[in-house]
Amino acid sequence: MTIKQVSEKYGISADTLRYYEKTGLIPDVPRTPGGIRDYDETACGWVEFIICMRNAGLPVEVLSKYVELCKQGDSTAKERKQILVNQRQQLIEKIESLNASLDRLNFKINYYDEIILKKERELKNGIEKP
Amino acid sequence: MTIKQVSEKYGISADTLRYYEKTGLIPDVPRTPGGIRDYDETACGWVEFIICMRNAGLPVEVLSKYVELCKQGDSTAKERKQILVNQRQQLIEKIESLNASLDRLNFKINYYDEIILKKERELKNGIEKP
DNA sequence: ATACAACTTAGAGCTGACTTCAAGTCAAGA
DNA sequence: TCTTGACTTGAAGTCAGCTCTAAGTTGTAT
Repeated sequence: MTIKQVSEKYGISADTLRYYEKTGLIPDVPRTPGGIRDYDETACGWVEFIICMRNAGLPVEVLSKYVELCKQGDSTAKERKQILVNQRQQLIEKIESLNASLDRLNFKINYYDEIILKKERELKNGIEKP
Repeated sequence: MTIKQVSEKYGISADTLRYYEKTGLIPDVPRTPGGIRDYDETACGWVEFIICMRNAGLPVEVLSKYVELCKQGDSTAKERKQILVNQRQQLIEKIESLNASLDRLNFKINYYDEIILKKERELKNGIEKP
C-alpha cells in the first residue's frame, strides 16, 4: 500500500503519516527497492492505533516513547502498561470534564429556547390583538 | 477583585485573563480610576463561563463572535443559540470519539494485564521446580 | 522514450493558544 | 517621599502538531 492509499484509508494526510514515522510513532514501514513506502498490515495496524491514541489526545512524545519500548521487546511490558494506565486516567478525567461542560452548554441552550419562545409568543399576541 | 485574585479563584493565569479580554472573550471588565482591572460579579461570571467553554474546546474565535453578539443585544439571540447548538454537536461527537479511544485503551491494558500475569506465573513455576 | 503524477528528503512555515518581555504606571507600607 | 511589588501596554516569543516548499527520484501510461 502506498502512502496515499493509507492516507485515504485512515483519513489522515500523507504529510502527517511521514511526520508520525519520522518522530517514531510508526515503526518498520517497509519500502520498495526504490525507497518508496509500501505499508503492510503491521504498519497499517500501527497507523490505526496511533491515530486512535492521538485522537484520544495522547501526546506525540508519549506515543513515541511507548513505541520505542515496544521495539525493545517483552521486558518493557510493565513500563508500557504503566504509560497506558496513566494516559487512561487522564483521558477519563478529560471526558468527565467535557461532560460537565456539555451539561452547562445544554443548560444555556435551554435558556435560549425559553427566551426565544417567549419572544415569539409576545410577537404573536401583538399580531392577534393589535 | 484584582486580576490576581480572579486568576487564583479560577486557576488561570493573569496573562491568559488579559489575553481573553483583549480578544473579546470577556466584555466590560471595570477599571479603577488608575486603569487597573477591578472585576465585578458580572465579569467573574463571564470568566467562569469562558473557562468552561474553552475547557470544552470551543475555539477562542467562536467565543469571541458569541460575546460580540451578546453585546449587540436581544436581536441576536437566535444566532447565538445556533452557535452553541453547533458547538454542542461537535462536543458530543468529540466525547463519543474519546469514549471509543478509551475502550481501546482499556482493551490494550487488559491485554497487558494478561501477558504480565502469564509471565509472572511462568517465572514462579520456574522457581518452584528448578 | 518521454511525459507526468506520485513519491522522496530536509527544513522552513503555519496555526491556535497562550506566555514572556520591555518599558513604563499605580498604589500601599516604612 | 521612597521603595516595592503588582499592575499596564503592545509586541515578540514559545509550544505542539502539523503543513508546505523545494529540489530531486521513482514508476507507470502512452
